[in-house]
Amino acid sequence: MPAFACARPALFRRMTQDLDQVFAALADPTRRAILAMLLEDDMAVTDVAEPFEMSLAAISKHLGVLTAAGLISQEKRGRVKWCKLEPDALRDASVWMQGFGQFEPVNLDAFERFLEIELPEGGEGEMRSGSE
Amino acid sequence: MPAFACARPALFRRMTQDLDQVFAALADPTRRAILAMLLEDDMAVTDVAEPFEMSLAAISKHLGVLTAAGLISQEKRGRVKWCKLEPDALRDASVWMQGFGQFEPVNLDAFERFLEIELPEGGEGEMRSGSE
DNA sequence: GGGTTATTCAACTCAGCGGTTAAGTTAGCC
DNA sequence: GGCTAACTTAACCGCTGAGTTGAATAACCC
Repeated sequence: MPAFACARPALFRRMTQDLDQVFAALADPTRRAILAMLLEDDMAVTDVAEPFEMSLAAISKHLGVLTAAGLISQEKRGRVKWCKLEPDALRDASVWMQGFGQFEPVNLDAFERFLEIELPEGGEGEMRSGSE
Repeated sequence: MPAFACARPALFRRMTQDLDQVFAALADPTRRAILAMLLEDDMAVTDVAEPFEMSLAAISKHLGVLTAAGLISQEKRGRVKWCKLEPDALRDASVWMQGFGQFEPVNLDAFERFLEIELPEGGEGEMRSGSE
């Protein structure tokens, strides 16, 4: 099976670059919150931006990063651009991580708790992405 | 179960900060390569640095980032500092990611192929961490 | 066409990261 | 004690990234 690896180094370079992008995208709490929001439903850019304290332009950039990483897709219908979660990109990263240990089967309770803090409406009032 | 979340916001803030650190640490290909090396065995700092093209000080910094993220631990014995993989930190991040989709069961073949490219000895000659 | 809504682009600031080299510290060895 | 080996720290540099504001584009509405 390593024949695949040896025969196509360019492909692997691309894959590691993809991992760079995916992990870098996930490293920002604002972007993780956006992903969590999109888990519930597709959203327009303005609606994504609404709960955050930062400018629309900033959110637009974040969405660009997420799109470049393949974590979401954006489709323009009329003047509204709809954002949609693309979990496939997470799969490669997940496979990479799973290789480091046989973690217990998906613990969705723990995930729910993450959403509790990272989803905008879960907090009190406005969303602040960074530390305080 | 959201009682846990509501009752202890500080804890959750800490958890999201941890996620920041873990994902940011994973976003660098040099650091991912180091983790892959440590998967095989514990190593001294100098030995970790050996296959890379960069200075020892740079590797030392990378190890600091990995330690801060909880992905490795470092124990000094004599004048040698041993680095050890700590897969626990990956678990939280993995749980978070798994929430976004029920990915197929751990595909270790795919992980092997990543190691094929990311492990230093897998390539030809010296290791280069960045893009070329 | 004119105004408004949705979104991006451009130019800028500021902080942090990844790398360097050089010097400092600590532990083993003769 | 003195040399060397194993790291870390400090000071610096260049780049990228997250945020801002203000202008530009594009589509809908009257």
